[in-house]
Amino acid sequence: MKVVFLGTPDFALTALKEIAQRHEVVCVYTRAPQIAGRGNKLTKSPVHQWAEEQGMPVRTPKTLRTPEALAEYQNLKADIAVVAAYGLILPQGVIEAFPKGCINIHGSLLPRWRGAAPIQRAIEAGDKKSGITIMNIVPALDAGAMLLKGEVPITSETTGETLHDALATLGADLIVKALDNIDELQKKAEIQDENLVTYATKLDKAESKIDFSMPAEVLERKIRAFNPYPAMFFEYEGERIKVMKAEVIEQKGKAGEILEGEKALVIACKDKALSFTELQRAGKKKMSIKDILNGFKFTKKAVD
RNA sequence: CGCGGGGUGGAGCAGCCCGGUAGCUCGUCAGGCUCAUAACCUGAAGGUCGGAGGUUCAAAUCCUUCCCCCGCAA
Repeated sequence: MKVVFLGTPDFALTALKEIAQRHEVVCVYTRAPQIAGRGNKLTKSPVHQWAEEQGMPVRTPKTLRTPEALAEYQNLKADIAVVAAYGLILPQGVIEAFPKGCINIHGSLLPRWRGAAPIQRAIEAGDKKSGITIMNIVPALDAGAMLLKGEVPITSETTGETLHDALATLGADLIVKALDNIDELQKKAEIQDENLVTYATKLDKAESKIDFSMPAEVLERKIRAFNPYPAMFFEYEGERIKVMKAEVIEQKGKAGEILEGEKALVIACKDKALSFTELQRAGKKKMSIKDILNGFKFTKKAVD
């Protein structure tokens, strides 16, 4: 089939690579290069970079709402469009441009977790499973009929990173299956049950500062969910320390109090306490608590 | 030229401002002790101090330049 692919980050790239092996990708749409990173350099998206290396045509319109952009799009004469974390709202004209429609790879088991950060929110909420839903794009946010689903378990070891990677792989797998059986799947597309809808609001930096007055279990889930990005952190002596991994332990103290800072790092939360096992100090790499404590002790009584 | 931290035996750090025979915590190896421990004792191996120039009697330490890693902001 002739496929138009619209996507931006690594999550989308994993799918694009798989699709490109079996179908003709006639054009790739991705977010325009952004000023990003240290040095504020203009940076192309992962999808952009790879597609260009493969010699695929790449387009980076700032919007698809202009008549010119829309016309260019519709002139592609593809069979179907695949969207994966593209980052732009698609107008009706784009959704309906091709005969076999416009389908999306979403990182949750819809209708649970519609929205921007389904992967992290599922872990944060303590869900026991997550997954991928392949669905039709409709104007309303992630509300289209569902074509295909796949599940991935969430364990006590699952982090934002591991789940992201697992879902990216599963998404690539399912989108290929969906393309293979698109006509059949469309016939039995399943409408989402509006009663079960939840929304995964986008990640906000403000929520990544650890509030030790919250229960330890909640914080532990947030830490896993936000690892590696945006990463939960606390401040010690004015220094920002990211927390990549922690364990809940049965110790009590005043919220934010450092119960142990030399042989381990244990900080009291609302009820129990967190024992931190992997941290990243500002300017340093991620390190196990053991490595950090070899050259640095937490001698203060509390975090800032 | 967005702001900033850092590259020192296998790991994490100190030393650098005020040049002068490389230190701490841990790991490793050998031996000892113990019912046992994130335990202890004894000994050992292991470093061109990121690279290249320069200043100096002497550079991890001062100067120039290059490479690499990371935090913030976007």
